[in-house]
Amino acid sequence: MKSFIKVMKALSDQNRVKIVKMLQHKTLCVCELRAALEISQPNASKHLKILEEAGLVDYRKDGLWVNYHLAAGANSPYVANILGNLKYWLEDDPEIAKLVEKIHFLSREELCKQ
Amino acid sequence: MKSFIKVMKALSDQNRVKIVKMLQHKTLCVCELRAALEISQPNASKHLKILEEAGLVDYRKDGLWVNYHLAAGANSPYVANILGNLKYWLEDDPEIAKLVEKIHFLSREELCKQ
DNA sequence: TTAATATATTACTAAAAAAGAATATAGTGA
DNA sequence: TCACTATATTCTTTTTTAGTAATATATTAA
Repeated sequence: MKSFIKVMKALSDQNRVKIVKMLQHKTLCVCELRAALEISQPNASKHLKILEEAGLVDYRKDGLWVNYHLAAGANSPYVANILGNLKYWLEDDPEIAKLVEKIHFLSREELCKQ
Repeated sequence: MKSFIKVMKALSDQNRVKIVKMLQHKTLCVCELRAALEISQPNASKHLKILEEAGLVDYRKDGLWVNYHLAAGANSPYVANILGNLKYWLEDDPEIAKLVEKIHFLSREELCKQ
């Protein structure tokens, strides 16, 4: 039950749901997510950690950058199922639509000068 | 997004997940749920309200008793889907198995003398 | 109408989670 | 090695949520 609740908790926050929805479209680094959501860098890092610990996202390091992407959910039926459904869910949410629009114009080079 | 997060939040608590799993097997009144979970009556009522507001459960009054049952989820794709999956999820959780066992021996008449 | 009882609500306390500020870590290039 | 920078972590404050105690509501039966 613990791992199920971890997934539910991870998806109980607007910013984290938004992160998942953005990662459906594109692998993104912390500073891109931070910029899109207009939140602080530590805050973004913390949300990503919660998502990662729930098994919803994973990352790959590339030099200084850490690129986050959706997890496959291979070892959690909850994750696999819910990530699968989230491809269709919330597609018509205006806030999310706006964000998804936004990420296509983000340029890491411009954004990531803290 | 709000209604999605409401569902996630409602399922972010052990007692509420247990309630859902019990209601899969049987319609139950507040005092039966209270007794099975070994929590206070107001506490049980509050959890039920959160589940109800998320659209996960519904109730029917029968005299003094209020019988709770799983919702159909007709007006929420999240609810319909997750309740559907929860029929299979967490079936092998020992705590839940024990509770499900328990509810078949609960007798409302015995339990509901506060 | 009064007593009894199942449930709901309110007010309060305690615990958990989110956010911010400051600092640490780890790659990179000079 | 040293400065630079993207990210992570820690510490603290604020907000939210869970739990408890007391009380209110509503239904039934006498």
